[in-house]
Amino acid sequence: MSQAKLAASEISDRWRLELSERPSCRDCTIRDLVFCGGIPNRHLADLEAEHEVLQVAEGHTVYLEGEPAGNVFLVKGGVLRIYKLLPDGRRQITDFALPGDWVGLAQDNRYVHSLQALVPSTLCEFSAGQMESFVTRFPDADVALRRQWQQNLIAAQDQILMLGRMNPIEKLSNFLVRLHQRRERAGLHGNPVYLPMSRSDIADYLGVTIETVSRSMSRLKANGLIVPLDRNRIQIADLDMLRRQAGW
Amino acid sequence: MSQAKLAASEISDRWRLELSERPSCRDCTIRDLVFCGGIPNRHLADLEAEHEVLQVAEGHTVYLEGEPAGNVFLVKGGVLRIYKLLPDGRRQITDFALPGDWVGLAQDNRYVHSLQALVPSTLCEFSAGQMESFVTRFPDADVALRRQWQQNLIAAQDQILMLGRMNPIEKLSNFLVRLHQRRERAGLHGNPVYLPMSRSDIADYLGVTIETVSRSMSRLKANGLIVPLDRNRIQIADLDMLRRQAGW
DNA sequence: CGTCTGGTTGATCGTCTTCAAGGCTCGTGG
DNA sequence: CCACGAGCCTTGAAGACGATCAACCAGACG
Repeated sequence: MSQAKLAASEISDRWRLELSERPSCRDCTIRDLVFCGGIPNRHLADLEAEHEVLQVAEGHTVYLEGEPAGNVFLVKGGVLRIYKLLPDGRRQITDFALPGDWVGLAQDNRYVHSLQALVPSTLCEFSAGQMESFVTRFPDADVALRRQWQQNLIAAQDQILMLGRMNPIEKLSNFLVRLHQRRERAGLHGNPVYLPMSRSDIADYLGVTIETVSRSMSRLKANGLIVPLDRNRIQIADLDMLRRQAGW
Repeated sequence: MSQAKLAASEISDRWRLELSERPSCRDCTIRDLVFCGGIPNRHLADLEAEHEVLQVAEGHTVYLEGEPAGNVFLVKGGVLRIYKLLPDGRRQITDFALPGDWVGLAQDNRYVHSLQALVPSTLCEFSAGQMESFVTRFPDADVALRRQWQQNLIAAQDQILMLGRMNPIEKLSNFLVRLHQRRERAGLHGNPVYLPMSRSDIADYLGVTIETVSRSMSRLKANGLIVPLDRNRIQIADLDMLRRQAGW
C-alpha cells in the first residue's frame, strides 16, 4: 500500500491513491472546469501518470503557511479552508476551496497560507515541475490556468470590498449569495445553500465574531430573506433582496 | 499630434505619445521588473510597435468598473488608485498601482474595478490580443506575467487578513511597512516613506474613516514609531516595532 | 439520562464612527 | 506683503455598533 510511504502520524488521515485505485481523468467530473480540459484526450495517460491523487480526512491540514512549498493542488472533491493566522492566533479565512479550485500559492518557496480539510477531500497533486511542463506542452492548459488565477484575484478583490466596507448583515448576505452562485456555476442548484462550514469558519471568513454571525443570521430570518432548514442548509427566500443587501 | 484622435473632453488630461515621442523600451527603467524583461532585445521593435503609451493627468479616470474592457496597462510611472464602489457610494481602494504593476483586470469583458491617477502617470497600453500574442511568442514573458498575477493574489490575501482581523493601529502599521518594503524592492530607499495619497485614500484602503487614520497616525507618532516630516513623507523611527504591530 | 459541542440570545463594554470645531497650508487677489 | 478662503488634516465629544462576557438551548453520543 502507498500508505507505507507516509509518516506514521499521517497514516490515519492522509494517503495517496495508487494509479490502479484511481478513476480515469477521462471520467473526472470537474475536468471541463479546469486546466485539464485543455489537455487533449490522447494525452490523458500523461496527465494521469504525472500527478498524485491525495485523499485527506476531515480536519487534516494539507499544509501550513510558511512550510516549504513545491506542490500545487487541484481540488477534486470536498471542501477546505484557506486561512492565515496572526501571531496571537487571530485567524482570517481567505477562501473556501471547492471542487475545481487551485490551491498551493507560494512565495520564495513557502506556502503563503494554510490549507485544512473541512470535510473528507480529494486533491490532485502536481509538482511545480509537472505544472511547468504541462503549460508549456499544452497552450490551452496555460490559458485555462491563467484565467483561473485571474478569477481568484477578482474574487479576492470582492472580498476586500466586503471586509473593508460592509456591515455584518451585508457581509453575510454577500457570503450566502456568493455560495449560491458558485454552486449554480458548477452546475448544481444553489438553493438551498449548503454550508459545510461551522459558524466559527463563517465568522473568520467575514471578519466578525461567531455571535455576530448568529445574530445576523437570525435577523435575515426574521426579515424573511432566508429560512434555515438545519445547521448546514439555508433556503434563500428572497434572492433579489439578499443580492441588493450584498451590494449588487 | 495624436491628441487630435481623442475626444474633446479627454484632450486636457489624457493623451497618447507618438512612437517618435517615446523613449525606447531598451531604456525603460522598469523593464527588468516586468514581463518585458522576458522579451529578447532583438524583438524590442515588435514590443515598441505593439503597444501605446498613455499619459494621464492627476485625477484622470483611466477606466471605470463595468466599462467594456479590452486593454491591459502596465504602469510605467506615477501612482494610481484601484478601487471599487458600493451602490451608495462607499469606496474601497483595493490597491495602489505603482510602476511595474499591471492593471486592467476584467471579467466577461468588463473591468472589475476603477482606475484613477493620483498623480500624473504614464501607462503602457496593450490590447488583449497583443498580450496573447506576446505570451505565446515569448515563453519568458508568459512566466513573468503569471508570476505577476500570483504576486497580486498574494498581496490581496495579505490585505484580506489586514482588513478582517486588524485594528486601526495595526492596519496603519501594516500599510506603512508594506509601502516601505515595496519601495525597497523597487531599488529605492524606503525611508522616509513617501505617501502620495490623501488621508481619505488611506482610509478607504484600510477600511476605516479619515479621523481614525489621523488618530492612529498621531498615536504612532506619540509612541515614537514614526516621525511625520510633512503631509506626504513619514520617517520610520522604529521599523522593528512597526513590523511587529503589522503582524510580522 | 447526562455530558459535550456548537449555536443562539441577552447584557454590558469598548472601540470606531459620527458630528462638530478648529488648525495648518497654500493659492489667489487686494 | 498680507488677508482671505478653500481644502485637507487634526482633535474633541457624543453616539452606535459590534465585541465580549455569560447564560441558555438543541442535538449528538456515550
